Amino acid sequence: MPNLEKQKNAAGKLIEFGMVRHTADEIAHRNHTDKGERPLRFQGQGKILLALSQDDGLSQKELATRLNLTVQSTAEFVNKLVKKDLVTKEKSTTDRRKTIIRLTDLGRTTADTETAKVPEFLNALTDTELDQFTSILTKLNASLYDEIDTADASQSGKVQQAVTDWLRDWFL
Amino acid sequence: MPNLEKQKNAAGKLIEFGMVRHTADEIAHRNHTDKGERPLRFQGQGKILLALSQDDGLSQKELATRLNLTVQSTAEFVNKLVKKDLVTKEKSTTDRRKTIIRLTDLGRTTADTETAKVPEFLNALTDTELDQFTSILTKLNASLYDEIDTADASQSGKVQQAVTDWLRDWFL
DNA sequence: CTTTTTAATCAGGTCCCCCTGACTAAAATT
DNA sequence: AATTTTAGTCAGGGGGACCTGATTAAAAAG
Repeated sequence: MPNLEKQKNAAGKLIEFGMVRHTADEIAHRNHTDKGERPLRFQGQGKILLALSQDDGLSQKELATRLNLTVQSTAEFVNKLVKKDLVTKEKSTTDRRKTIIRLTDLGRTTADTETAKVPEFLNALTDTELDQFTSILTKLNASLYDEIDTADASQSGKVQQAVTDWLRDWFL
Repeated sequence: MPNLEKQKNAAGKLIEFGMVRHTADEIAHRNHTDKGERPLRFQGQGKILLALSQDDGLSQKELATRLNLTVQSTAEFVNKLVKKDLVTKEKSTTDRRKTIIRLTDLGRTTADTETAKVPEFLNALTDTELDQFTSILTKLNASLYDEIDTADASQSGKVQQAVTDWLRDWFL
């Protein structure tokens, strides 16, 4: 049975980390007011970008299924991304009902820099701490995957598979 | 100079942590479909709640200034919170232009449980790991505070003060 | 060669975050 | 007393994440 006090401390720091990181992001975005430069996280348009950068050239339907979205929502997000020149739409030649979505160069770059960037604050850690941090996060992630599978056994492992796939490139 | 490989590993795990945590939250919310039960993070209405739980009885103007919002946005969020019975509005007796915003009991509870809950996934860590995690996060937070102060020297230390104040209760 | 299924689209809606502009009521100044 | 500043309000708008319902075009099946 882990020490409750220690858990509480860690939890507090984690919350703090979330808050401070959020405000840091906010300030960073306030400064270089690059017009369209938005966060794009793991929702909506961002989700689509992520999925494509892991598996380009999907149809809208496939995207929708994979991301647990309705086709209409998917269409909306895709259209918004097209307007921003991050993806392209083209009719499939083999099945002309389908619309194939592909990342543009800009889209790929965006998706990559969105995630595949070592945050500066990691410079504050020594090698030993980095190792500790990595191993701790590995444990936490495993625990979360468990939680997800327990809550939604229907697609057990699917989430983990998706995330792992997506992260694979990034580690090479 | 820290090992780049190790940094990259840690960064990857951190990103993964973010993603998995997000989907875990999503699923958790999907399950108990308690109607009004929304996330309420560090934006909009959530921000207001946080600010109040740290310093109750502020005027709308003070809230707006403190949170870097326009008074109109602030009014909007406050009104929404009033509808949810999380805060109350009352005219100040000393200056009848001012509207004082106060947390209701429900509001305080909500603000607290919003943050002050030890996430289950921390159970996956041993005492030693918890200590390591805490000390690493402390370092990361410090680094982020630095980043914020550098980028926005105007209000140097203000963010940290606010966050620290807010977290104080939670640690006792 | 008709049904039926499938991939998309349009229309319209809900709720969230956040802003500008115009206007009122109450203090503070002059 | 007249003016200006201050705290709020209303109206309206832009974007974002999602959804349901109705309809069309193309492929698959009967």
